[in-house]
Amino acid sequence: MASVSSQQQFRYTQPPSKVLHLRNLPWECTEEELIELGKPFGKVVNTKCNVGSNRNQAFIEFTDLNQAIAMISYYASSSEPAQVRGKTVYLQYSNRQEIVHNKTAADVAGNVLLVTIEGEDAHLVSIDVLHLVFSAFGFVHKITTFEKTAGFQALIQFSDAETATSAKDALDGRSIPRYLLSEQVGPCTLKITYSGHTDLTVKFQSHRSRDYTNPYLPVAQSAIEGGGQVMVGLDGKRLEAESNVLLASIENMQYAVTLDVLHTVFSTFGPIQKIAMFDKNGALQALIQYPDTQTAVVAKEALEGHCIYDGGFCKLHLSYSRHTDLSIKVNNDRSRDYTVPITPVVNLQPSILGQPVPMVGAPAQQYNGSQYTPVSDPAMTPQPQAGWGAAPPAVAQSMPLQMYNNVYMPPGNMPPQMSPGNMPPQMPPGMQFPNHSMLQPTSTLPAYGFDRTQ
DNA sequence: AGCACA
Repeated sequence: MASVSSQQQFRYTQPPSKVLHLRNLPWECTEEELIELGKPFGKVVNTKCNVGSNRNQAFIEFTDLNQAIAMISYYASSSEPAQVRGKTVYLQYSNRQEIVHNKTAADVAGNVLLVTIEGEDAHLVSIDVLHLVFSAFGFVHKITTFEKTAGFQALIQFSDAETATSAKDALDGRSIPRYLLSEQVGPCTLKITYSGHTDLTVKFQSHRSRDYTNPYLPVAQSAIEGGGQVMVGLDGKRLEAESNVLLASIENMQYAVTLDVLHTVFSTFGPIQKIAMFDKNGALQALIQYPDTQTAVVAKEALEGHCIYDGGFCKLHLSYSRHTDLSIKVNNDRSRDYTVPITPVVNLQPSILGQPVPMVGAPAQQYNGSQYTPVSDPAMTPQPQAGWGAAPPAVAQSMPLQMYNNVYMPPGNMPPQMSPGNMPPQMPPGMQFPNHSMLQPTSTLPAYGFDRTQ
């Protein structure tokens, strides 16, 4: 009968062994703490910690049996129980005679983490939320997600094992902060081990996989329109599929919006690779291509709904384009490829346009974030409003990165309680952000607030 | 709080 063998297994006295089984240990008890505990009784030659589904069990092995017996008998009659970090630890002889280290992929530190998301609604955790959470520790190269018997899992690829380890140490066993999840999603706890993988294969940007190193990767249809999983943003609202290319439509266009004006405005957030302008239903639209999605995301969030000129003129509406790389056939006053160092400029006569054309043929490399290209003769064209027009400043120079840092990269080895000093992102002077801006939650965003369940 | 690849 099963009850007999379990009786056997759990009977109070195990046959002596130089290996002791410890349980009820505090979370992530270290090897050092186990050695300390055994020291008074003998030499601990081997340990194995974080054992069991709750990772709160361990084994210690003494050089010889007498030392193990000494420890067991001491605590059997002691009024003070064995303790680690003030927590009572229960000891007994192990049913094995030696510790065997079964080093699996999960134990050997690597740059890819296997993350199991536990909870009723684990599958509702979006890849974007995972990206945000793990980006706190360093650049996340790729993420793949999948459903296994273990539940909803993700593989998160970092540059190196050190970064992966810092993320694992900080997040393992913690829950995704409530404010990153939409209301109806229950608690989601992360259980993290190393994966044996070193480089994930991501064929498409989709709702289940992302490659953040390759903005040119095609976007799977599933990522754009309800591919089963709704992508949920920080505010719990639906997210569009992000892209490195923004589609801008310009409303109330009282003043001419030129290629250069757009270049100036959008350059604030990072180098621009290409711009293409065209008319759609009588309104002006433009596609603006950044080298990466992150920059486009920052630009979109910062500029959406804002006007290029004071007085509500030339209001920008931004969305993500399905394009990842624009094909610019010719450089003219409506389209330009800034990545090609020298290209003939067709149909573009500065005298005709009535303004200097400073960025013509300028290679993208010239962008350094501080170069501001003034827009022309104030008599002819109204100046873009203060926020964008006035020589942006050191603030703007570092802004895109700065903002990025604030959103995704809290200080390196973050302690759970984090530095309270994270400031909200700095904006160029004069710029006002609407309430719905995703940038706003930034100050409270980074990984503090993770709760340890149990 | 109960024995180590889930």
